[in-house]
Amino acid sequence: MTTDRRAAILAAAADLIRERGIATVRTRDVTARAGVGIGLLNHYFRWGELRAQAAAVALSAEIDRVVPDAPSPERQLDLFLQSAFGAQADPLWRLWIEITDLAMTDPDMAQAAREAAEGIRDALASILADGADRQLWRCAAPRDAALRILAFHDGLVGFVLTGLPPVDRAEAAKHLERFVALELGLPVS
Amino acid sequence: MTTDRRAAILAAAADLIRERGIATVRTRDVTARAGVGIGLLNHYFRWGELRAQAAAVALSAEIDRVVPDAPSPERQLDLFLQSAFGAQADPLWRLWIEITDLAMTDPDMAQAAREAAEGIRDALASILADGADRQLWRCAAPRDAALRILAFHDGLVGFVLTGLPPVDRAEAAKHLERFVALELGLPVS
DNA sequence: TTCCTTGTTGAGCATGTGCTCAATGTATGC
DNA sequence: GCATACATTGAGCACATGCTCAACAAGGAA
Repeated sequence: MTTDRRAAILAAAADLIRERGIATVRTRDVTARAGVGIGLLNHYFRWGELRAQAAAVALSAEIDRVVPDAPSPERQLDLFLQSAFGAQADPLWRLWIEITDLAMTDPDMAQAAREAAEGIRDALASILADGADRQLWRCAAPRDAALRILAFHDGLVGFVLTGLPPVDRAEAAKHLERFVALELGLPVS
Repeated sequence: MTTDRRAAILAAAADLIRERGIATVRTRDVTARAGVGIGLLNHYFRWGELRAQAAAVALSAEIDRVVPDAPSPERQLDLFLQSAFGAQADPLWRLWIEITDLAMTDPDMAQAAREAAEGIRDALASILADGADRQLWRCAAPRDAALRILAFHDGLVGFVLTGLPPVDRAEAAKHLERFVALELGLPVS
């Protein structure tokens, strides 16, 4: 019983964050969703810690939803490029922007974000290394290349989501494809 | 007299935002700094509007401080690349991140940010076009190139400032230099 | 049954913050 | 000097929100 309600609170917080982002979710919203009293949330958590944990859960769920596993590195890279600027990926990147922003002042959030950031970078680096091994492309320093690709993507995604400056999704996708092609020594269209 | 106090309030808000960022500045902080009563701020402004205007003023001041004018496009590009990841530019980019983040939900901030974003892009595009005219480098589509360079820079700056993932400033600067060299058909070091 | 432990509740507290509005000050025209 | 209009003040309001704590419930041991 004891872990039931605790887990329910964490799950409710993660659900709400996926639906509405982090900023607008209150403790009362979470307890209402979880069907428990206000006091129980504060019995099991401090709000800052719960929020950070729930954001990590929500982010992980969004990543799973947007970037499903694929058999080959080629296919994985394709999936990444295709989903990079699709509207269905917006919640993921909005959440990521919110998390990194909060991480600048919130140590709990910073901790939760650090693992996710390393995970994403490692995942892409591993795809790049894998493809290089199989001679699908060239990539001497996969971790550096992954960092550059993610930086370029993050910058463009910020532009697309904020409209500062306004950038078309298709245009952004083409910029990224070209960037990746140059990184990997693939023919540029 | 009337515009004196109004301007003093706006200036005080901009100063505080430059010192402490947007999120922690309160109406009471601003009136205390400006040496006026709380009521006067609300007489002249709504807080949301004042905050957006003050953020725009602060951003403009930061840009002037970090990226001074230079005579030639070569020199201007050099200055941009040198200051791109220097610690002295941190307040500028922190402010920019905060502004774009708020712009996602705050229409006033979005308006203020739009002009700044266009201005920055135009400024860089103009440098790129200028240099291409003088045969210093090649750049067929200056506005597109400026967008890509700024996107890559924004992404890297986010990594450097948040540490998600952790990136060395010098490393980031090298990544950007190399990218710009590729964009402009300059020899890569 | 009685008692104790553990889980649970939610009214209320403490704090923070944008904004109001009646009161007061100050300048200007007559 | 007087009156009118405008500038200015700040105590206090209205609301939001994380968290406390006295009270209650439920299950098991004696």
